[in-house]
Amino acid sequence: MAPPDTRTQVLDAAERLFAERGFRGTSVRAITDLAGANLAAVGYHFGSKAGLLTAVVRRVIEPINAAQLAGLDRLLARTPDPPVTDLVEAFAGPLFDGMRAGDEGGARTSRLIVRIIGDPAEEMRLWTGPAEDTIRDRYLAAFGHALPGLSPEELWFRMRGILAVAAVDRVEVYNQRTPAGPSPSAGEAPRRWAITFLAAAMSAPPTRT
Amino acid sequence: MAPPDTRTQVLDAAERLFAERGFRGTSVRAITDLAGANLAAVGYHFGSKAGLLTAVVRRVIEPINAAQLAGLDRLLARTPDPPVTDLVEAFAGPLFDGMRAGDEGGARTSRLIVRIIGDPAEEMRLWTGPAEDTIRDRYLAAFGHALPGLSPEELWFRMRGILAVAAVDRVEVYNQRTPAGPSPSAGEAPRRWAITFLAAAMSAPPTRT
DNA sequence: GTCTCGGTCATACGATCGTTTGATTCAAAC
DNA sequence: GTTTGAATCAAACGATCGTATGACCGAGAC
Repeated sequence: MAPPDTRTQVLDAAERLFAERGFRGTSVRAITDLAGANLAAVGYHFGSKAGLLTAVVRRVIEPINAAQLAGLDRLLARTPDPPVTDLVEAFAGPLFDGMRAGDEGGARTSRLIVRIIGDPAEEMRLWTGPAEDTIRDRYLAAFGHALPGLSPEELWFRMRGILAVAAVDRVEVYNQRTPAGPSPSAGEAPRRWAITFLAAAMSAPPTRT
Repeated sequence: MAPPDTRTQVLDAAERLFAERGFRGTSVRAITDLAGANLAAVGYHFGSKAGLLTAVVRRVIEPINAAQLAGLDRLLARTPDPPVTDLVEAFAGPLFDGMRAGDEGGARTSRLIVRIIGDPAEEMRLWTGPAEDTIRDRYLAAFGHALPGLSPEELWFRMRGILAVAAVDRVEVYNQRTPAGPSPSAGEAPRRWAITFLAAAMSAPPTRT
């Protein structure tokens, strides 16, 4: 196989540690130690610790973005008015698929996304760009067609609900495990549960005012 | 009015800053400066920075716990089998009510909860106790009665979905504002939208296996 | 008056942080 | 063989971190 590229190893280590300990909770030294690289490697390859963060985030986000766009294009090529369930699948599905690559059952990426979403710090917020805005607007329009009675505000609330459920999915909310089984059910199940859950939620009639 | 108690002011400042910058992103000096107190006040009143965190978390969590338990008791006093919508209201409602006290539209508390939920660090996890376990188990049982076809695993997934939606509610996921209005709709609306959203989601038929 | 003590104060300690620097390595270019 | 430049290295910089210390204050007890 290819020789272990230092830059990539630093990126991998940073992704893992940022997810586990957060941005400020992770020292550059911890990253380079885990990566087996020198302390100065971060400055050399990424400019700064913040530069490393955006590189990590972009590497996680971009495949998800691409899959969301491709899924919507595929639906719109078939019909100008895709049903809600299909839209939920196209939007939420990639959020789960993007989590299975590499880390332990997606928990790591899930945690990273929760941190990104919940952190108001400047460094954490500058990753959003025109790509994310485009995706958001296109899905808003599509959902708006499928749910004609819904006000834009409530629709936007619901789309953020999708993100919330997908993001928090794999993080353990309580210390103890799920009451029934030993592990919070890895594999395909959560993805399908989420589609069921979110499709029903999105299809709910508008809240009467 | 009562004289500004130092301990309370430190608690208030810490709650605000922990929510805005996270636990590790907030220095003890920043807290005491905002509180107008001396640096050593944290060590004196709370033992350590971690002790201050648990005090902050407990102050936020406990009223929510009490309201969730009281709501469930009230429902069970009326009928042994409360409908799903009522259970959702009793469980999720306090998560929203607990957010309106004091901070700007709940965004601050919402962020704090997201941080608590998403952080796997030891200091962040030791707040869960028997009270939280009891609440979880009692609601699981009640939802289990109301949704007889659902597997325990999928039911547990859905309950975590409630927490996810309530927690992420007020945090801005993208930089830009909601597409329609200037502000992400403050006041009572999000709470009612969430009940609609989550009641429909919880009532969805089991995912076919 | 003096003692007591919960509370607050300025100050300092050692550790760790992100970043920078200048030397060193090493394979490809000439 | 020499030069070049990307990459890595050990070492150090000043800043900031959490915590501990001992002096100080002031109101009530005696």
